[in-house]
Amino acid sequence: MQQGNLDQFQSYSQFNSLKDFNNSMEQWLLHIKQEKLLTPSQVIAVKALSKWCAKIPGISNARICKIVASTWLNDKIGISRSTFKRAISKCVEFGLLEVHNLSRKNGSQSSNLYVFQPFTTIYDKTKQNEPPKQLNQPQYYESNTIKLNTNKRKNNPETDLAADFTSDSVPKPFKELAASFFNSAKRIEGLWTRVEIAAWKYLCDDKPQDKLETAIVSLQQAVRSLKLGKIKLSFEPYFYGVLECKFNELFLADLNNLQDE
DNA sequence: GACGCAATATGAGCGGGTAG
DNA sequence: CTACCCGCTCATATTGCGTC
Repeated sequence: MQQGNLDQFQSYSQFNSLKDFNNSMEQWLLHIKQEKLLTPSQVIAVKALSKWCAKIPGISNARICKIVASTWLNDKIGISRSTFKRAISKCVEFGLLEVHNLSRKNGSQSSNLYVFQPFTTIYDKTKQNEPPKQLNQPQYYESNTIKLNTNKRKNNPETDLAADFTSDSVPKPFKELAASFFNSAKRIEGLWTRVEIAAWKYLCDDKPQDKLETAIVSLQQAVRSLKLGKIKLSFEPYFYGVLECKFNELFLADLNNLQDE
């Protein structure tokens, strides 16, 4: 494949829109965090690369040095080229990315073309009947009927514990509130993981009290929307959207406070 | 808690190639 | 010649784990 204008790679995009791509990335990051697929530095690499995919969703042919340099400018936590390359290799292994080597007109190697894959692709490839964490698979709710306590895996109770068995890593106030709506330890832990990702994204990870309060308010708001029938697809992405909004407000407020000082 | 060891992650630097 | 791209290797730093 030859180097050229980015527009010529439009057909490689697996996403309909930037929003679609961003949603997929959130789910990939969640999956990566849960399965510990990448180190913190490697996550920075993936996030840095994803920022170079704005023109065509999920497609980037940015040069490695530019991407690496951006991690020092924007995130203040820079990574090296070697780390970036190792991160990309891992991502190719578990299916997040496809990499195509681009060549110049004379055949010599040029930069790479990075093609992000939708989150569900990995499960299609492994032909699993029931993916363990198919997060962006729409979970349709019957209109105005909240089936929050439905146990879909009655045949395997050992893998689907009740809310009482939620891990201690989930703060008690959040666990108790979530348990009144979701009788599933796995689901509550999944919700809290989303809180951690959103908090991390908006630099609120080191403020446990703010994180907890924001999580509780967001959960209340999302459940309210669910009961009012505003959520047509799945609850988790909606909850994450509320979290992002709340943490963003908090982040902007902190920013204003810093400017005032 | 302190220590030692092994595994893993990381960054720097090298060489091969082309463009200007 | 300089600047830039890539892949690759290797020394060092960090992390995890077992033992005392």
